Amino acid sequence: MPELPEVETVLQTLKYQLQYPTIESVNVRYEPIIQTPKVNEFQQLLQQKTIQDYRRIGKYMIFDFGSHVLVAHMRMEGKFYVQRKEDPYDQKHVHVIFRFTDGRELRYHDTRKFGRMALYEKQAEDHLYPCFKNVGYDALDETFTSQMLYQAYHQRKITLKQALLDQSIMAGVGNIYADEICFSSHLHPATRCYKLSKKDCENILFHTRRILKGAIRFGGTTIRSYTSQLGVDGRFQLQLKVHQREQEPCLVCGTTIKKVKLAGRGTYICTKCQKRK
DNA sequence: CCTATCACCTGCAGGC
DNA sequence: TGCCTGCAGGTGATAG
Repeated sequence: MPELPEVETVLQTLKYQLQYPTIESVNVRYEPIIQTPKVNEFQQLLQQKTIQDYRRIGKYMIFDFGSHVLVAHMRMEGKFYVQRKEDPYDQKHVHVIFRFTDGRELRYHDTRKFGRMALYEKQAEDHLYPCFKNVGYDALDETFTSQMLYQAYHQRKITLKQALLDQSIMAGVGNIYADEICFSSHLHPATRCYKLSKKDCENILFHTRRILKGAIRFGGTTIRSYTSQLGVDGRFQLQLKVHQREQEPCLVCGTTIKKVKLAGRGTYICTKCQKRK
């Protein structure tokens, strides 16, 4: 479920809720979630470690323990819950439990079991961790420019939709925001990347950041009303202009929004506002 | 290198 | 009601 803004919101919320707790023990109930190291070692290494920082790259969360970092990805349906150790939990869908010395627990919930976690020895640079081998610049990283986006796009023949979903070019955009970015940029998602001008790339990056930052601000406001009962999944109702609006009128021109399949994913388009190049 | 397809899992909606 | 199919806000492995 979560894309960059949801991941950012979850991180901010966890930081606000948890602060900087020390792990007493880790309980892994579904082992394939842990990619590396072996589950025993994962549990051993985390004992007595204290969370010192929260950050992310794209949709990957990074919990910094000083000597090690835990990188987590919620994939489609992962959620984190902060609860007291005596609180009951969903036995079927809670797969990893981090118990802290203050009696609270961070519980990872994931119905589809797609999420993954990896623990690495701390490196000087986050991009050195193996899980980031195919992950490019974070979409909100200001050192990433529209020139660089153009460089990455201009000789590729994949569609714009595919390119936006390709985390190795720019990380953080998923299926929902990809559609919204195409709509705001007045570009048809099936446009081949090599047809995009430098100006198009400028627009794409501008709208990417505008939309992602807007969603983060929106998500940030939900933190206030957050309670551990709800779980921290960063989900909130956004004003989406095309995504999930099949058969509804375009908010700009009134044309009926169409749904097609592109890059194997449901894709929503206003064919009047979004012309193919 | 590039692109397409499948696999990983579970739950839910819609058709019959 | 029950069964089947397709679909879901993601990514990595594999095959051409």
